[in-house]
Amino acid sequence: MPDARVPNDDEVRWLTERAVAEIIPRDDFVRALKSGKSLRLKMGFDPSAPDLTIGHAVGLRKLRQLQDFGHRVVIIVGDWTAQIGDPSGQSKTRPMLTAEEVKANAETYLRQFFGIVDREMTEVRWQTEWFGEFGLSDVVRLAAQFTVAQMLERADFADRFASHKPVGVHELLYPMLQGYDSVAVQADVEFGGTDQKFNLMVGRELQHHFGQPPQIVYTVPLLVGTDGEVKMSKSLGNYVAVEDPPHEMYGKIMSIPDHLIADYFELLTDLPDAEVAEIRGSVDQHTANPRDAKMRLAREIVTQFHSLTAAADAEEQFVRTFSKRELPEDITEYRISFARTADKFQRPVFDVDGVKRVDSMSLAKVLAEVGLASSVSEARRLIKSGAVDIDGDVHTSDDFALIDGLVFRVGKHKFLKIMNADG
RNA sequence: GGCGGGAUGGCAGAGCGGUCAAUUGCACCGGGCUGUAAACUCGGCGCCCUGACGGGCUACGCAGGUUCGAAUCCUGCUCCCGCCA
Repeated sequence: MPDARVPNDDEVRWLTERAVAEIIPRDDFVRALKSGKSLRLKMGFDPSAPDLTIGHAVGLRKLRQLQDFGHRVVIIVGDWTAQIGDPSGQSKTRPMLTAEEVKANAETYLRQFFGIVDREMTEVRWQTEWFGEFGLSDVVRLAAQFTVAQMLERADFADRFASHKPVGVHELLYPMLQGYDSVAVQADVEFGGTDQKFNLMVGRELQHHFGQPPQIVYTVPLLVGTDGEVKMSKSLGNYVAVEDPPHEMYGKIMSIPDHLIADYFELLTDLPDAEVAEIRGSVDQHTANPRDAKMRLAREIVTQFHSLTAAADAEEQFVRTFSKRELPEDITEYRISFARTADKFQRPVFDVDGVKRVDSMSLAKVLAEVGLASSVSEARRLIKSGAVDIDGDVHTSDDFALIDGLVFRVGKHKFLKIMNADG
């Protein structure tokens, strides 16, 4: 068993308090850190929703910090539990994934995962390794370790049960399977968000049953999404993906409500506790413009997931586009064949001083065509409400001329430069 | 196995024979004000045709039926929930 570096008191505090919700039992964890033994840090994921958000990053950053001390991460690909779907979400039935989809999803996940976690210090394991061998008797024996009452201790099950929403019997299996993973990989510590506490505790219980020392449960706070209301999640659309491009990441951070600023600093950056407290105070007491703290936060986060230059660039674009209301520097170009489009709408293409143009076009149809509106009806509404801007002028009629190099702006965020794809 | 209740737009939840593309709230989109914050305010929120007025199509679990006309009534089916066994 390789050794780990023993943290000093400050480091222990950092590892056990900053961005940590709960460590059960805490004393055991501190003792383990001080033992100098390299710990096996388990974390699992379902290969069903491959976009990692900065919400996931809270826990991953913790894993990374511990790796830097010489501890090893064991990441488990939940190819079996994915078939059940973690019941902690809504009771949506998940589509069964094919083996190929699972593999592709897992790869996508791991690529993002290793953007934060050190690959060299990580062991990747698939549930198939042990559940592939499982027979019905194994399942029965596993299930026999628990009672229905125990399972109903889980808040989610209890709530659904109480409010007469269906709870599938197979869903009760989810925590047990996840718990068994801990037995299979002999985990010393398991990581998860606070919503995982129940599942992680099940692992403890099972390990005990199988004669292993029970794992330490390490939970991190759930990051609230950009809406400031609920847990960040992809399905709710209130997320920032770790792979979001710099300017998008920057913009999304700028859109979070003020009361989240300090939390984000605390959970997603290494800014010292004292400074985080200072920011929290200044926001609460309105002693400084929260916008500035937020810009700093956005810069920090983009730097972390991209680079310092990307962050500076994103900030510049942000100020230009939103504070000054100018056009951003890099506008996505949309190449469209003028000849074909003109033909489709039965209009002639003119050539004025070498610039192609098609007159008397329906703006709504073109907006729908290039994807700036989801339908022609939607485009009509946008035009009528003054949301469409062409080359800097609000355009409220449907009639317009399609000209090579036009820049559309729809609402505040959507920009598109039209380029003629012919020739 | 028996009895009862229910399935409506992203969610919640009205509607119970025409005036329903469907009240309302939330969410969402756009305008204004801003710090792409909050609050506020105004407008929108199935698809298609139309400059507009207006028109057409598709929708209220699924399949049939009654009716001039159905989200609303009837029959069968599927699924969910509760109580009892």
